Amino acid sequence: MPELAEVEFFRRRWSAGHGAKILAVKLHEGKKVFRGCDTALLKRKLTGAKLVGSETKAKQMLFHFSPRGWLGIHLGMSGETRVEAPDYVAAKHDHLVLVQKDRQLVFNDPRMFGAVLFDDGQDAPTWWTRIAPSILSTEFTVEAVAAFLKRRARAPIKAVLLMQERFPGIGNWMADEVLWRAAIHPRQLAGQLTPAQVRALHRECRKVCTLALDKIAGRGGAMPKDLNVNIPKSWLFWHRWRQGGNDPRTGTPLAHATIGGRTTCWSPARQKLVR
DNA sequence: CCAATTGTTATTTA
DNA sequence: ATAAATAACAATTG
Repeated sequence: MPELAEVEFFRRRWSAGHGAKILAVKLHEGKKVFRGCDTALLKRKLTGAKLVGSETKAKQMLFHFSPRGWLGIHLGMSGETRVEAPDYVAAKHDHLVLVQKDRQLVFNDPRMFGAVLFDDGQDAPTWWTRIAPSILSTEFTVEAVAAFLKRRARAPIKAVLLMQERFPGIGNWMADEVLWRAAIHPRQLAGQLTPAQVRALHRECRKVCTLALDKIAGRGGAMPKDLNVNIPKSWLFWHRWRQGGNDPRTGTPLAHATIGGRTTCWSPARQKLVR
């Protein structure tokens, strides 16, 4: 499920536990989500530590502990975080639980495409610092996008938008939302975009990220009750999932196909192949 | 039983 | 050798 703004939503859930000590750590040893993680070290260092802060980058979350400890969580396809009462009993797919006095912080992931990482160094670990700079940072320029599209010239633009090294945080539905807003056909080859299309793509990437963070994660305001309750009906988001949906702007039928290996939805009336 | 799933990575193909 | 396409991962739901 989780892309950029959803990841921020799930990070914010756990911020209920900021400033509180971890009394115990419960985890499902040997499960796939702990590949590449020293679970013994995680347990030893986090037990008795205090959760002091957290942040998100792309599709990843980082939780910082005092006196030491960096906990990284990637939600994969089906992961989520929850806050449960102190007497909650962990369920089947609750792979990591941080027990605090007044609550339990739960990481749940049925499909286990997600990942948990831990590092106890002084500085943030490289698996965190090497994540590409945000689409909303000053480093995400039209020139950088144009150069990247040139290097991926023979791939459909839909596939290119899913590449995290240049479009960190963009996932399947956000990619479709960006292309729909920019009026670009998902099958158009990256090297075939006109300069105007590249500018539109850059602009809509930033716009969709900004709007999604506001609507989904409630950035700068109150935390939404649920993930999608504030997403406007005018977005492609609400119309893309089922066959038979219509473009909310034109009322014309939407099309579906597998592009770049992923289910893709677009509006043929507005998104046409150029050249 | 069959097909689908908002992600990533290893492997295969071109 | 490089880049694009595909398979694989695991579990559940319709």
